[in-house]
Amino acid sequence: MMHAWDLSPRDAIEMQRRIAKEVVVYGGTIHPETVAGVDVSYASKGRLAVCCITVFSFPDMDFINSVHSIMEVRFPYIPGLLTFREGPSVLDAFERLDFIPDVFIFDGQGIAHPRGVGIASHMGVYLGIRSIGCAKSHLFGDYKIPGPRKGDMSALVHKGDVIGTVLRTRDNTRPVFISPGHMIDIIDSTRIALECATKYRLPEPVRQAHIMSRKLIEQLT
DNA sequence: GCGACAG
DNA sequence: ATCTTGTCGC
Repeated sequence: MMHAWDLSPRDAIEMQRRIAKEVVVYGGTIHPETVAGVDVSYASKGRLAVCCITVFSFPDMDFINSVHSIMEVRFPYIPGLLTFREGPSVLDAFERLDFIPDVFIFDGQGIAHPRGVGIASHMGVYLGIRSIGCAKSHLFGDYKIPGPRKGDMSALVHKGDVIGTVLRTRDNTRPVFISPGHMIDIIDSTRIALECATKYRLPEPVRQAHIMSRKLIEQLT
């Protein structure tokens, strides 16, 4: 499901409507042996994008390896169109993996998006990989504040449909917004994200991807 | 028109 | 996201 990335915002939205039809949110318990975390950081006043993908064993959560890419940014940040800004760098890093992890956790939304295609869903379809969206803040959907303890959660809803969960991954810490990316359901997305959040707010693969991309930037000069 | 708005 | 020091709290 390859397509051009240098599109106008209008065409990008049109492309999302097309990708949305390919997203699969299916049931079935997933038992991954490897979980990847994807994150993109910026440098040079936002002109360079550094994407890092980390791979961990599951459920042990032992670090296996990581890959990264550094490239110029050529699309602005527009709420709802994040994929067109970060997608290219994610693809570049993805090509450097020596094996494909069983599931990828992205730093952003999955189907909890205005058109049902946040970066996790979009890249899931584009690359044909299983994915989960784990955003640090809200973008789309209604919800009630979940309890204060790790594991507490509430449904993310849109017009009567549950599109994800607002999950507390750590005691007394802001919750994260989980939604299926591709080829996974809400239950498994939530369970896996929670199991990956061993000690901190973010699932370890994503947390490490963020730390590593930031580290690459500072050592970039 | 007003408010919201992933990273 | 990024620009930035110290500081309150578990």
